[in-house]
Amino acid sequence: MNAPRTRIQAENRARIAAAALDVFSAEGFRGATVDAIAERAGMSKPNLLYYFPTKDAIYREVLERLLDDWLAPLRALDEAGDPVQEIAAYLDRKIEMARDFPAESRLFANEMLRGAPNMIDVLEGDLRALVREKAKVIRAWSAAGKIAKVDPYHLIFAIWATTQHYADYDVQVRAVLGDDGEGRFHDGAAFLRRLFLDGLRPR
Amino acid sequence: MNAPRTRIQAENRARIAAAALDVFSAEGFRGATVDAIAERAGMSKPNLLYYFPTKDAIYREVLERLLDDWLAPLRALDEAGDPVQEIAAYLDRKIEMARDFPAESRLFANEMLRGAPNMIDVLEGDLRALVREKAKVIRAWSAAGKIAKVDPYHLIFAIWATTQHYADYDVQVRAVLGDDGEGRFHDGAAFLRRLFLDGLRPR
Amino acid sequence: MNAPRTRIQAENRARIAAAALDVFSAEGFRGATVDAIAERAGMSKPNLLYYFPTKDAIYREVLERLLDDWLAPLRALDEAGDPVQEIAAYLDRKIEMARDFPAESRLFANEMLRGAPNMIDVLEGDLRALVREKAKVIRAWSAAGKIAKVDPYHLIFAIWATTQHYADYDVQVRAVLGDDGEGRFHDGAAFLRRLFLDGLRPR
Amino acid sequence: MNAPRTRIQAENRARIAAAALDVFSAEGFRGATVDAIAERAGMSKPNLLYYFPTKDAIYREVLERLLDDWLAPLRALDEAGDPVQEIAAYLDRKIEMARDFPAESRLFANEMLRGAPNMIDVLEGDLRALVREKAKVIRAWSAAGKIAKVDPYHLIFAIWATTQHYADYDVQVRAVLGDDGEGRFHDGAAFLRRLFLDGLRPR
DNA sequence: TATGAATGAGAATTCATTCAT
DNA sequence: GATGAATGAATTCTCATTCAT
Repeated sequence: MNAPRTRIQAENRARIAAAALDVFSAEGFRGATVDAIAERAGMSKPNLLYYFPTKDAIYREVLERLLDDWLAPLRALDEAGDPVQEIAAYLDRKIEMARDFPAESRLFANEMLRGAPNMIDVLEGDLRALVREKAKVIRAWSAAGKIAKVDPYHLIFAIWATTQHYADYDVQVRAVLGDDGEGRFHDGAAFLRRLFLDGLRPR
Repeated sequence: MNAPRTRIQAENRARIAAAALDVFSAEGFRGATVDAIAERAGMSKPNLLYYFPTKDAIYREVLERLLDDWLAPLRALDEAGDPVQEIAAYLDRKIEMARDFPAESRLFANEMLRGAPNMIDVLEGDLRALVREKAKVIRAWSAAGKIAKVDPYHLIFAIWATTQHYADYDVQVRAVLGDDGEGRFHDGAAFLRRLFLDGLRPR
Repeated sequence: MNAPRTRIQAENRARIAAAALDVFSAEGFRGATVDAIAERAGMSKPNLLYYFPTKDAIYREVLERLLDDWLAPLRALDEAGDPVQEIAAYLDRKIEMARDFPAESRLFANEMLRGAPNMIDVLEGDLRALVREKAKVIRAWSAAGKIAKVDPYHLIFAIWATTQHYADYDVQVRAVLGDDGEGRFHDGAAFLRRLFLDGLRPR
Repeated sequence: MNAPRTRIQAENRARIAAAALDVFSAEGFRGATVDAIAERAGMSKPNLLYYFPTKDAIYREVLERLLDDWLAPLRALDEAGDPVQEIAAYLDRKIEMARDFPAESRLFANEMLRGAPNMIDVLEGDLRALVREKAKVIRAWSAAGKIAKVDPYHLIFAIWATTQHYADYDVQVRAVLGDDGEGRFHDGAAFLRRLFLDGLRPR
């Protein structure tokens, strides 16, 4: 059933994946129950297991669906663009994702915290290759004097960390700020642009 | 038994808390089993439950023990110090914690991802108050022209995010860099100092 | 549907019964799954259940188809023949069945081990009558001095037991002999002829 | 827990094994449920699983306990004894076991029918070696003219088959004979002694 | 006839917690 | 304090059977 044959199959698999994303990201892998996923997907548990043979298979499907969208912002970093603009745009896109797709971010964080048992191959494969490629771009920008000479790997980590924080630590952010509607994303984005471009030292 | 009467009680409670920290941070709350904690603590399950009545109680104890150390670096931010030095030092202390106490960081991250069911009071109470106090300090530094005029809350979030990333996303960091001994902490610290103080735009 | 109306029905019922025989005899009634039978029969599970309403019905059909062939060798025991020849021939036919239709033998054995819930009527009816009839034949042979005076019932049991052993305990026979191609059936037949006719005591 | 430490453990493991023997031999491995075993053992299912981690482990324990007793009659076949007496005695012991321990025999038969997934090693190891040793004894008896020259392996198979038949096919034996109290074991033993020693051909 | 989809009733484990000593 | 023994409440997964087309 890896390749859904019918429309109903495709739809139900998508419904299950969406439900599972919510449940897994909120409860972690072990905390999530097939029951909870089935209920949220609006189907019976055996029917859900008709589409995916095990809880683990559901989890892997969710990760797989996640991956492309997850890496899209980094892929979009364009060597030909203006470096400062590009980095600002990358920050913006990542903040938007934290705001619009927090479950995805939290699921990913959960997987990382557990040591990435289901993603280690991707991390050491595609992700590593992609980061290496983009690091080269950043290094070229540095060499051309378009941006400061900084370690491109740790720059990418910092962008990931600061933006995903607004999804992963949302509860803390809201507690510290006092609930503020959605202003935190806008303010965070503005701050990050400022931080990454100019730093704190007065010029 | 909240106030341990004997030395042996205090010791055993500490041993349990240490074991529980490891297990909870690696597996999440639901993924952790009392059995696993007991084994790691080197005692029988019923004996462990003699010291803490429930799994939940163990978890709360671990969080409680965590808290003081966890907030110490921010508490140490000294209004009287040189702002640039203070921020650099804060970054350094947090990176050191990520290196030396990654389990603590991951446990905290797990709790945040779940929506902080056991810490929400602290977040909205002590933590919020502490951040507000330090935000005032930062704002004063800005006003005095010692550092740029930035949103102090989001600055603190950025420091937390970037430093804790080296603990919480350790597996990803190592996968992307290729295993590198412990160099990543040193390089990360250097990068972050640079980023936070000067930003990327060439001067 | 007990009397299949069309050729396709008859064919499919036969295909199902053949597949079910294999599966039931290898796994036992409870160990067999409708899924496994359907797969081996090359049809979908609902389609299979269109031909037989329940798993139980399939099982009973298999037993029924089995029965005639199963009793044929005993039926063939001919009062008019030479007693020694007849018994030797019966042994041979049964050994041939063990070699050529081991699944049938094992299915039957399985049913006996469970207490024959689906065959008890046949056992106490047709089988008992048939055995009684043949016992009379044997007794007549004994009375005529053509064979020794032995209990005819237990003689029949012994013939069944020794011959079916080569099907039911095939794995043990092969393990003890070391795999030997098909020689075991030939050697077994020769031995049994010798045993039943002359016994072990030297003459 | 492979080596029971306490008396209670030893007792409960024995109780479970006894209950499991009954259930497995009546229902087969798949047909047996842990629930049924637990109930028959007079304990709760989780408690049973405290002593044996899985259904499979219970099954293997039962087989292991079975084995020694199961092979004892063959082991007792004494080269130094009178061959005819020895074989007669072996038949008697095996018939007694069929009468007194039918569950053991049926469990063994079930395992054989499934292809001996859990005993194949024993069959090809200890059992094969034991049979080879006893085959040598029998061959020596033949060579000395004490018994007829027959294939000793198939002789042993025949002894197993005929005697175990009274346990494994008990339901059929009783159906054919009409229920007869326990006479069938006595009559069967007498018949088998006669058959194996003298055969059917009149002298 | 045939099959994709759906489900209720199990069945094997797991696990936090309690009991008894 | 400490531990072997026991258990109720899940939780994952299986499977015979039914539904809808």
